[in-house]
Amino acid sequence: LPRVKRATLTDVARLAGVSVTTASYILNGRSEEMRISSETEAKVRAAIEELDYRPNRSAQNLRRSSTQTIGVISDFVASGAFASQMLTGASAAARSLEHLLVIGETLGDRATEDLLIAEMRDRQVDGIVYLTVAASLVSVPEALHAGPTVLLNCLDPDVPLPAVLPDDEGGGRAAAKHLLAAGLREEVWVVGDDFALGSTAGHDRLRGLSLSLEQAGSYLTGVVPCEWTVQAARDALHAWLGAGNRASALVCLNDRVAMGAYQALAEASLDVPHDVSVISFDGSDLASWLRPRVTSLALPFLAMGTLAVEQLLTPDWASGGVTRLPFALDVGASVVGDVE
Amino acid sequence: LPRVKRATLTDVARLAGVSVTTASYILNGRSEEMRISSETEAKVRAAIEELDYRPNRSAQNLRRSSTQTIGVISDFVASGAFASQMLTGASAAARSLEHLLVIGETLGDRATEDLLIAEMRDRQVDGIVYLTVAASLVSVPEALHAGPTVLLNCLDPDVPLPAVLPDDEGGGRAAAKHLLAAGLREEVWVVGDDFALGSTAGHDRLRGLSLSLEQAGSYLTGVVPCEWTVQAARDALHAWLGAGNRASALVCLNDRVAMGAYQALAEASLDVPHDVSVISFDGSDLASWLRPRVTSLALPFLAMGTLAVEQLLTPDWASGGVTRLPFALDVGASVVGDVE
DNA sequence: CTGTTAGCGCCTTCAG
DNA sequence: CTGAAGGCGCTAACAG
Repeated sequence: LPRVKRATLTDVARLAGVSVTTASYILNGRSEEMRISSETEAKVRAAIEELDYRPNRSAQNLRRSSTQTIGVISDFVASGAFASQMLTGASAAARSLEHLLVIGETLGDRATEDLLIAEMRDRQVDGIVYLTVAASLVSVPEALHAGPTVLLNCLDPDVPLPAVLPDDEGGGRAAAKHLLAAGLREEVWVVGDDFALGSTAGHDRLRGLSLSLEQAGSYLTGVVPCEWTVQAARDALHAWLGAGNRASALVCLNDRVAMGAYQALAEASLDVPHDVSVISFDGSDLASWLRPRVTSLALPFLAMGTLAVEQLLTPDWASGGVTRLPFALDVGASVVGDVE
Repeated sequence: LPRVKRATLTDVARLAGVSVTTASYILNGRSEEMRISSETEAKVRAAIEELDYRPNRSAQNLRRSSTQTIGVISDFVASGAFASQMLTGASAAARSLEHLLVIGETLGDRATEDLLIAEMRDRQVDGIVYLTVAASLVSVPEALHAGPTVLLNCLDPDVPLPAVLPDDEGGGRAAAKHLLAAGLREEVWVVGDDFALGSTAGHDRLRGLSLSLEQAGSYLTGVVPCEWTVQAARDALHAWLGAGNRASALVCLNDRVAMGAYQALAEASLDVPHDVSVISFDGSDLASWLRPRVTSLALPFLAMGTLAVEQLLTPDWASGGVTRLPFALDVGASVVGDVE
């Protein structure tokens, strides 16, 4: 690689006519503490400017045995915008804390996971964010138990590491609140499975929803079970409607389910929101593309990514506990009374 | 950070009863060349195992002034699955070439861009992939002109850096071919703008399409111009249909446009593919969620990410030129005769 | 306030 | 085959 030879601290010191120590102190903002004359400092700064000097990070790393770098171990980033949003949040936080992000995608493979973690440790990353989109209940690799680690979008029941997650139960409550405010109290159905493999999101959302409904003297009428996909939701709801069932409101456990629901409702010539109100979870682009726009509880992925990194870089990172961030209500036009 | 003290090469040498030189040679696979006895080698390997030794990357970096790391500068990763797919491809390639990925998201901001590049250079990344989702025509930052750099999904008309892009024109030809094979020769319309700001994708797809049609003795009837969004496409097509226009096939410049088209067609009670065939570009999940599934030309993002990294890590990376990767035809059920 | 100096851990010539 | 030794660039005692 045609790497231009760069100036070294010694060069700077020589040009400024001072010792490396002095130059180093100034560079590290310790001139005050070391009571260095402002003229000396000016000379050094001029030399730095002149030589376009930048400290050699590899040397600093070796010396300090720490890089200004944090690692992100992620299972899947390609699929969906979820991981990407967390990455964006993490990236922004890292940058504002003067760190860079090293990423490793494991595709859910344990061996790859271990390999990447070792590789990152070798490079002396200052900490690792363990990020998951496929499952919220995980078993964190041994190698991560000790080091600074923050779990992102997942939880290990057996290891007390700090974790940042969405507040699914609160999201469920928020959905209930929005429906109740619209006067929807009867025939409220959920579409989607109670819980997916290794995930608690559905369960928690459902609980928040039904508890809130009950507190308001109402109740959840039932669940149309299906996988959280467009196709499955459409088929399930199609069959359900075909059996003569009707609802006043459908709570879809994610936006793809909502899309499937829209398809089934359209086939049955049921109008949203006139005949049926629909509310959903995710707040993805998809929700805004459907007609009418789906009212959806947006996952706080960006903020989660940010918080995870901030937590990780805190001196007492280990004491973080579990943080659940609130969903944001993204009002569309799919619930009776919604004003977009 | 509670970093466990790790064994050093000196420790290994001592435990094995050899010199560090010997140990180093063995570690770097030069035992053959240095004619080291297999017993010695075995002893050293045992010691490495025993101490769970791993070389200190920071020290190696300092010594070799190169890290096994490549940087990715990206404008937007959060929005859409596009950047993520390229990242996944890049990540896999990097890993198989024993490298790690450092990412920096610029949000399109020039200052951030320069900052991140400097930061990466300081860390002595072995090269940088400059990745864009917002525009395919860019002006690459000065700092990247020299170093090993590969452009991903973009092109700088003024700088002869290697670049990896989708073959939009070929995609257009492929779309034409699929339509012609289905017997669709008349009233073929494009939906979407000819070209978006700083992007050549639309233009190239359009050209490939119309050239291929003409070669087959047919022709492109017209274009319904609109932004590449669901809403804009729906509105534009709604108006167009309202004016009494009809098409036998609609070529949508991306999947969101196809979704908008579906909405407008449904409102006009036009059936896909019975009344109108639809073919589109992207091959995103969205295409598979629509009913009927949209036949779409899938962008080769994964392969692009992979190739970019491979190119970057080639000794003669600079001689790469412009590589355009082919779209893959993802057959749905939206063109007459499609068998899913 | 400033200079001297000793490493951080690894690689690699140069004599054995 | 092996040992001693220098140095990558930077930091932080430790003397002045």
